[in-house]
Amino acid sequence: MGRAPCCEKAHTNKGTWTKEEDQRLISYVRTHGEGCWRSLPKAAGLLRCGKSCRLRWINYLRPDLKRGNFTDEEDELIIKLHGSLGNKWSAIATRLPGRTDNEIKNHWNTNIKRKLLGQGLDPRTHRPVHGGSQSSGVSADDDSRRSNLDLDLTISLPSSRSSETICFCYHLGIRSSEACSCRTSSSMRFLSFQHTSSTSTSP
DNA sequence: AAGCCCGACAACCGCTCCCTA
DNA sequence: CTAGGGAGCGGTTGTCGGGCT
Repeated sequence: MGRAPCCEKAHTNKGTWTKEEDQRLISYVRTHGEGCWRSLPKAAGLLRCGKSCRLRWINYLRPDLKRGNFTDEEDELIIKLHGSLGNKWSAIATRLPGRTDNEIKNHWNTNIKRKLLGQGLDPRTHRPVHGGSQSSGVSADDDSRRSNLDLDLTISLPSSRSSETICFCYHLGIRSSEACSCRTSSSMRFLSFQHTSSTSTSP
């Protein structure tokens, strides 16, 4: 038993937005503000799904959007943020004013990924693609797991001051998440979170 | 000129999160 | 405490335009 669909698909348009639809959406949001996306299409006279309206507004129609190519500085920042946040596109987007998560995601998949691969770096782990495992005789699976472990170790606890802990969840902006075990923290649990976090991004 | 290929980007889909009753 | 629903997120697909053969 699934949940009810977000909109009545039989009576909604799909595909590329027309200028008229854009205008309707813009003028509605200008007068009523963002929010209540589910009821917006009907109120604005649009034959669109609420989710589609929200996406169109956020990714394309918002007045504060910065259109155009990404600068090298932005690329650098995205790579840096992706290194610490992973595929949290919305979190990355909050650090790049005028850019949307969708835009950044597309840019990552089409440009930056290739750029990193060209530099011999794994876009997922930001580590060299050939880590020298060929001669070790271990399986690719083992190597992949070990590479995740390596990644965890790079952000592990400070070696000193046993009673103090640095909460990465706080730094990553997910402190309220259940994944953050600081409330019950022992160092083992903390590390456990890091491990599952990194392995869950594996394909 | 026509057809094909590929990159870029817009949009959709399904899932999760989070708030509220 | 729990269930339901809206909003948000990330992965994936679709479409379009430009370059190449």
